[in-house]
Amino acid sequence: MSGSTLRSGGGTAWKSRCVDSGDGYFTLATEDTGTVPVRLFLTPRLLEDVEDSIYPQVVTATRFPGVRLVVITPDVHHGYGVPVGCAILTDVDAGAIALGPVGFDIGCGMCSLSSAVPAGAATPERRMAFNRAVMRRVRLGAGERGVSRLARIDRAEFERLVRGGAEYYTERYGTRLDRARAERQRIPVDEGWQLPSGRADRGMAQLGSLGGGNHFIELQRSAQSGTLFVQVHTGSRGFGHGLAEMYFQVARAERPAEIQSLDEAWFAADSPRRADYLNAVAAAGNYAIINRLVIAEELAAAFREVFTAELELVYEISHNLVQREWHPDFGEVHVHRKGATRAFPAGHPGLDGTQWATTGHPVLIPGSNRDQSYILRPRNSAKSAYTVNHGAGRRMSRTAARKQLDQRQIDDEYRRQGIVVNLDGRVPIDEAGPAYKSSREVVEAVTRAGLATVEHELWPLASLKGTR
DNA sequence: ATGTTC
Repeated sequence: MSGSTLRSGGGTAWKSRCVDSGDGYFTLATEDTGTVPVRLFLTPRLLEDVEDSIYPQVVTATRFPGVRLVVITPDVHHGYGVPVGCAILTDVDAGAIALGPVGFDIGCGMCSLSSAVPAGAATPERRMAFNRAVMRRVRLGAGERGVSRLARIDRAEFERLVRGGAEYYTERYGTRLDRARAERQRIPVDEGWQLPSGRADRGMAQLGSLGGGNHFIELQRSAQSGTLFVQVHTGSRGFGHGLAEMYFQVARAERPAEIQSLDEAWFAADSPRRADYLNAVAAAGNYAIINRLVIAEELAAAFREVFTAELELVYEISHNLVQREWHPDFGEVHVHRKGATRAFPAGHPGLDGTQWATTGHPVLIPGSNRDQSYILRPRNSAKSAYTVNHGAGRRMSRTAARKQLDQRQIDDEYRRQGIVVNLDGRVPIDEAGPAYKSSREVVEAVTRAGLATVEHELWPLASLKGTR
């Protein structure tokens, strides 16, 4: 990794090296990427629009030891070390486990719920009432704590939760939700791995809280069924962040000359700490899944209060994890997904014994809070390493959005469209629609490549986001 | 993403 200089880095020259495969993606092979195949699932227009600064990040993605394939998703944008919107496959025996390609928010992901309520029931008054009912039950914003009973558990119970995952949570707390619709029932954590002391406290207090940034809750209308859906985007809060920080320090201590920041950090196959980090990812992944289920339960209660009807779980899935999977070209590999969603089609061994074995599992793709979100079904997704995008992707940095977008104009636009934002109608400006790419254009890149088909287009009716 | 620059 160290001393890796880019012989053709900088500028737009790299784009002319991208070769259309004719199968929905470009391949990129340069002196910098070496022998590692790189596939970019972009339309020509998305390729033209993408920031040049992702090129050195794609190169970084190819340079961890034992990388077999790098996949770039159509929502790609500049990230921490490697792009947000990529999958990196590494050899399970000889390959690295990298930290940047998982990110700080380990286990971050989506949960979608559906109802049989016709969307006409969501009058402007009820959209606001839904936001109010949710805000009594779920705290929004960085640093906020949970208000559900799960936020008042003791240390021993917290440890049982992060080891036992959705399975333990459901057995112990008896949620009405069908936990079989979570991507992972329990990500195994080795008995011998100790939960680092001092890393649990924040996580304990924050269970059931949403967080800030691009995390959100949304009431939606399905264009296909005409009924109301609710969607949540959240992760492992301070718990996963604390573990990511801690294991970055561990990785840096092993290779101080090479590793200065989390985006450069990785564990070699022979590092005794590689397994420790994988256990931390498992614990934070379990936490994030439980957090989404706890919030989903609160959303169902809020929905019941406002619409006197039930919400059912559609699916729950992460887009920031490293997991061991089977891939036809490589066998068993570690798949790092950073802002990228797993997409197993019918027949994948990872779905054996689940209700998705003959259909593939649903894939949850949020758009901005002005644009449609999607529920997709994986089809011919082996060529993208069973990976699709995780959202629309940013097209403006937060700083650029704050500088270029007019608060009043944005708020007026949402109001005209009937999208109720928080309680005051003030759209967090760096999260506003224009700061994101078109979700339709990004999803078209996925469907044209044959990776998945569209099952639901979900249009925002009410949006909740932390303001700090 | 984040006790939002330990």
